[in-house]
Amino acid sequence: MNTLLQRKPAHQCPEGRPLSAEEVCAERGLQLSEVQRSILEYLWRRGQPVGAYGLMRELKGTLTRQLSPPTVYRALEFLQKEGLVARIETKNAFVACARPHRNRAYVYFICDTCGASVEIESAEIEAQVAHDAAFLGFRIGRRVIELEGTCADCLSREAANAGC
Amino acid sequence: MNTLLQRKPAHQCPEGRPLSAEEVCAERGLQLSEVQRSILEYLWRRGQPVGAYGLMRELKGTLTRQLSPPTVYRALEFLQKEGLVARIETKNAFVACARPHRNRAYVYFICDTCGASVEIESAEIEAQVAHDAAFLGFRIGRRVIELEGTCADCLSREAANAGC
DNA sequence: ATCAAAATGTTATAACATAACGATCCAGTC
DNA sequence: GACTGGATCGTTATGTTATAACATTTTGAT
Ligand SMILES: [Zn+2]
Ligand SMILES: [Zn+2]
Ligand SMILES: [Zn+2]
Ligand SMILES: [Zn+2]
Repeated sequence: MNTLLQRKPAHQCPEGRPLSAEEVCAERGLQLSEVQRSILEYLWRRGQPVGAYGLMRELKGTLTRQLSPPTVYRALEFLQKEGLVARIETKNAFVACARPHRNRAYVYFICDTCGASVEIESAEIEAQVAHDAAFLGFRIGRRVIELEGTCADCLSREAANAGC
Repeated sequence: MNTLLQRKPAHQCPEGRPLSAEEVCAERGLQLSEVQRSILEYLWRRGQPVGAYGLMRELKGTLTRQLSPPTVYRALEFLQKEGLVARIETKNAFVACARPHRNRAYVYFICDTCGASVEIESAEIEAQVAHDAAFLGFRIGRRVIELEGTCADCLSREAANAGC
């Protein structure tokens, strides 16, 4: 059996209850700005990768601020540093992390059909990557592991349609 | 011990001898155009990820053609389809594959310091990824596995400088 | 109140990528 | 040789993502 620490969509905590920004701040002695908080909460609600310009469009109305590109990227940079948001390289987009974390081998499964994204932490993959790196004498910094494909929901929907 | 099918920089074959475009074409019944061939050969010589606009700049002089962005991206698309070139998502760049291939779990180690890139094929990582995907009921399409860090050469250079 | 650090505003631009449509090249066939 | 279909390329324009540079405002501590 595998070490899947996170088996739910990335915007939910393990018990299935969405975290609030306030809870996270309390836990970590963190004070989010309005922009940072609204981006984080939007990504939690959304549950799938969203581009920086998509965030701008979505949040433009709901915010007193103007939300120019530099502002969005700065807030995202902060949230990434705190381990609250991850960048999905294959989509040039950003997703809320399943839980605050840092510098581990998180693996993202991203559905080509519905866009959903699931974050897992796989000790086995991490160990194997470390092993291969050691063989090469390579010191690993950031790990990007993204698997594109079709999620279970979309697969069963596919199967249902094919059966008709 | 690990299954590292490729232990040399990505622009060399395992025996350390760079392939020529002609050899690849002969092997695969493939006819490369001038643009396709010159891009592939440049990436072989270079041995590290290069962006599309970098390719344009580098090849502008050496070519009778104009080499506009669409032309470069079309050639890169072709080379990727043939498994001769891989896109490095973390760099928005392209690198010659260690060998022609398709749809396997290739892993890229990319040095933040010198930009060098090494492609390996790790059966263990592939198996583990497949295992985790099966657990989620996820059907995998493209796999993107990119590890950023410091290569062995740059590490020893670092150590040498620190020793002074 | 004063100050320093953090966050944001603003303008402009860099860097990456594709849409759309016409022209050309080239291998195989008549 | 002329024809033809498919691949490649030219060209123009535009879309998308990301950052540089510098001014200003907000925030929280002293
Ligand atoms: Zn298991
Ligand atoms: Zn799906
Ligand atoms: Zn070889
Ligand atoms: Zn290096």
